[in-house]
Amino acid sequence: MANLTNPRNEIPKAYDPKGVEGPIYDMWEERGYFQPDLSSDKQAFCIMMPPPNVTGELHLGHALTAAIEDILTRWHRMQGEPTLWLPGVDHAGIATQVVVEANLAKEGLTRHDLGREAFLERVWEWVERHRDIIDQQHKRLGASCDWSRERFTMDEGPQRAVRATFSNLYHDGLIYRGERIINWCPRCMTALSDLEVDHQDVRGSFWHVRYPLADGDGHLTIATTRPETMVADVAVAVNPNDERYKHLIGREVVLPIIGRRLPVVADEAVDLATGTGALKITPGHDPVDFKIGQRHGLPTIVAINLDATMNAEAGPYNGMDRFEARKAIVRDLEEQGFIEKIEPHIHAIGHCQRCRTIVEPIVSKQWFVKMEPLAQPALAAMRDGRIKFMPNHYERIYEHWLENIRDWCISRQLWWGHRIPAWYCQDCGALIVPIKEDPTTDPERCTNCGSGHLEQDPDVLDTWFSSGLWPHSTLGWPEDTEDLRTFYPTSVMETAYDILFFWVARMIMMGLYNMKGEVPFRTVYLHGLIRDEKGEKMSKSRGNVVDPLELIDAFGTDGVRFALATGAAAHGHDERLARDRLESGRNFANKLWNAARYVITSLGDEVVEAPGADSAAELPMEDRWILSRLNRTVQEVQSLLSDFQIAEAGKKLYDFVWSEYCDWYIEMSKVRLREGDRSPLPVLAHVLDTSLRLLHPYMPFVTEMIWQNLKSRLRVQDAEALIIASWPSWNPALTDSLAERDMGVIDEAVTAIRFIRAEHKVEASQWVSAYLAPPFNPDEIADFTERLAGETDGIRRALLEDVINRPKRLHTELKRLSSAISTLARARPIEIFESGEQMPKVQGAIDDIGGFPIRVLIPIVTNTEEMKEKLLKEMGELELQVNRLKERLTNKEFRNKAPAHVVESDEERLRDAETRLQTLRQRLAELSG
RNA sequence: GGGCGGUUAGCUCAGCGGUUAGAGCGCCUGCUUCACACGCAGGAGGCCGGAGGUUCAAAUCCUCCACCGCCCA
Repeated sequence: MANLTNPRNEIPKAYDPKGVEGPIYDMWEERGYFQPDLSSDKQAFCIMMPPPNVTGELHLGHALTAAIEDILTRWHRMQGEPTLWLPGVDHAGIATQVVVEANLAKEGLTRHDLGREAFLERVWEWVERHRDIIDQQHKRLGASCDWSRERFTMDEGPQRAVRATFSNLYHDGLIYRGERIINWCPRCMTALSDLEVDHQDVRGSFWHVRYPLADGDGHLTIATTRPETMVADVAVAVNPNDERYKHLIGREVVLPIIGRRLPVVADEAVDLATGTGALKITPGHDPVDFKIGQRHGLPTIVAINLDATMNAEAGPYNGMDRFEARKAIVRDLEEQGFIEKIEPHIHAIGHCQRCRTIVEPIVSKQWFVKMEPLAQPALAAMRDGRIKFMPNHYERIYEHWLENIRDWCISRQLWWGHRIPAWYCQDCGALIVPIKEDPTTDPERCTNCGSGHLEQDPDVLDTWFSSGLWPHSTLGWPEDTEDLRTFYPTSVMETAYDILFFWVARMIMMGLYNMKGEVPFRTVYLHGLIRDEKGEKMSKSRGNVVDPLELIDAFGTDGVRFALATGAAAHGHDERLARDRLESGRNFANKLWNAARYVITSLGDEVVEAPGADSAAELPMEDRWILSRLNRTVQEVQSLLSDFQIAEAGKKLYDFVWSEYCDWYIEMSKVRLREGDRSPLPVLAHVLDTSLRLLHPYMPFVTEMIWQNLKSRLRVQDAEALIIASWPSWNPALTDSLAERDMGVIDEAVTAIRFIRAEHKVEASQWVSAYLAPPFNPDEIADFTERLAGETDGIRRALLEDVINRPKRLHTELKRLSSAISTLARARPIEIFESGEQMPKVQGAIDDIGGFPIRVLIPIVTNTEEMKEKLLKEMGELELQVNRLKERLTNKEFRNKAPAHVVESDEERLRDAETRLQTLRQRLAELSG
């Protein structure tokens, strides 16, 4: 650590993250801080990192994920909990295969040229390289995840989990193989699940086509957006309640060009208002038609090949591409007079999520998971609160999706992925899936006929099948491991909202199923998407992806993390990348650095001890003030983090450190230190120490770096590194409301003098003299006893404080702090009086603050008329306020119904406003006289 | 078609029942003040999308409307 500790006086003026972050990360990692301490008996905390795709490199969304998860992880680790953040990578079936195939294409090769085994070797090479890149990126981000437990979805453990899950689901009747209509990507040449299809509105047409009646005159006009599929029509359907077509039900029409006779069937699913209200039925190429076909026992014709060309069923169009065929069919229909009209029509068309190719619905034999039985427990887990969502409106979205869930097509015609653990007997045709008790052993003989001629299904499983097992497969399931017992159910699942269905819902279903009803995580925390500066979603195809490492180079990891963690995306909304916020994050790191520089330099070699609650009572008011504010900040941050309000907690810390500690406490401490008073040092050091702890989860590097410099000056050293130092706890005894209130007056007094200086354009170097006095009014004291008599205890206490105790106390404080005020406001000499009455009557610029008369005399001529005008304006505003308050306070309803503290504070405000109004009147009189 | 968000200062966004609505950046005025110009001090700038309603009290809750965005069919 020696190389990280700068000798005193050599602390650089500006924080430079380069050269600091790497060594600190290595130190943490080498010392094993990222690994959970299993000896603790506290409740374990665990987050599973959403495994990034091995396809590529991390983008800003991953950086946000890492920032939030690291914040939660570090926060829990500092609280002494056995904390595990488990990193990993996903094999990303289609995406990875597409990328590797694209690379092969550059060499003029296809995967078929290589063959399955050689191709997979190429994929593995690629994977190893990218895993490393992704890991290095996470390290740059400061991720304190346990690398010794890192998992890849294709590792042996997760492989076993996939095999076991498949066997269990299959033998429980929840996985089946069957001919269904699925989404087919003709470019990727694989089946897709419903979720992997993006629906996009496309400008198309409604072709109104006449289907002649078979038994006589006339025709039935149908409207279609896909005329090329009519060659596979098997019926025409109308709504049974449609008066226009009732008489046609049960009759037949003739399919133009092809000449096939089609029955007219009645089905409720047909919408009367869409098109002509008559629907051509093509079960082979449309999901709605497929269902209608099933209901009516209609045959299925598939007329489009897997490569999107037409087959023999298409008759004259055999061999054409589907869109060529569309043109040809429309032309022929027009020529033969079957087209009634063509309407422009905008409709949603499915596109392959990976390659944007238009997806072809097609009937095909695939593997499916039966979802309904899995969805019910997943719904129950959310409804009975075992799983909570943040923000909670996602609960309804989750619910809606699960209630309308459809079976999941899990087979993919790819080579890269988990091979489907099903074998077909080449002799008797039997299907063999390994038994539950021994799911990982490949079968050698047919369980039906004993043949040794078995062939494994060539397909692989949907990537999300293995991702769905992530929270338990990574911990060792199906083995009963210590990690599984310690960390499952995990604590938080934190990810972007756009994979709620793909991943989160499936993890819940699979987790509940495999883990005997135990949820995979207790809280789902969904963050928003980061868009580019123009508000567009970032994507490789748009070319607007921002590399987080570039930002880190420019702003430092801490700056980037702070900006991300306090941004809108951290609490669930989409966010535009804003460079000024990154700058602000960087500046904050620098501010912290410099505050520390001041504190450490001031300390020198002195070793100090944090003031305890009992000794704090003896400290000067500004010390009690900052300790009270710090304490309140600890409380607020703890409460906000517990509620996953990460952005808000970060902002609170920013405000505390910058606007209170730096702007006021440090500035005031300078005056005492310069006068040779060393007493602020323990407070300075303690507040810095605590702030570093609170900020560590957000800005791990700069805080650790500073802390390593600070810790030798702390008498109590609870840890060798900040990352494992204890999290601050809140102590109610340190809250000091009086100090907070009184400090507000000092703040206002200084601000008032500065304001007057600026307003009268006093040169910065010039000093002004100032008179100050607390709001002590002898007239009030006179009838004070009388006033107290009729009041309740609460009011009596408040009046006693306001009229007697506080002015006395403030008088003392003002005297004691006069040199601080003098320095902060550049006012010298300063004279303090017991009351405004006692101030000398001299000409000058005057201001009063909140019932606290402070007079500033400046050595220039003032414009009396201008000042009168300003006074009158302010008096007008005050009168309005007084009237408003009076009105409210005389309202019986308000006094009866509003909570006591609201009424009390309004009364106080009224008193303040009236006092000030009176002071202003007096001053106006002085000016006029 | 169903659902979910959003609309607050010039820009990006907080606040989501209780003072005179906040921050960052930008803007204006002044500062090489012995931690920090990645800074300091002071300031300007908002009928909180529109219309009703509930309440002692409404950016905040309810209803309707407008516009923007997303998800699902």
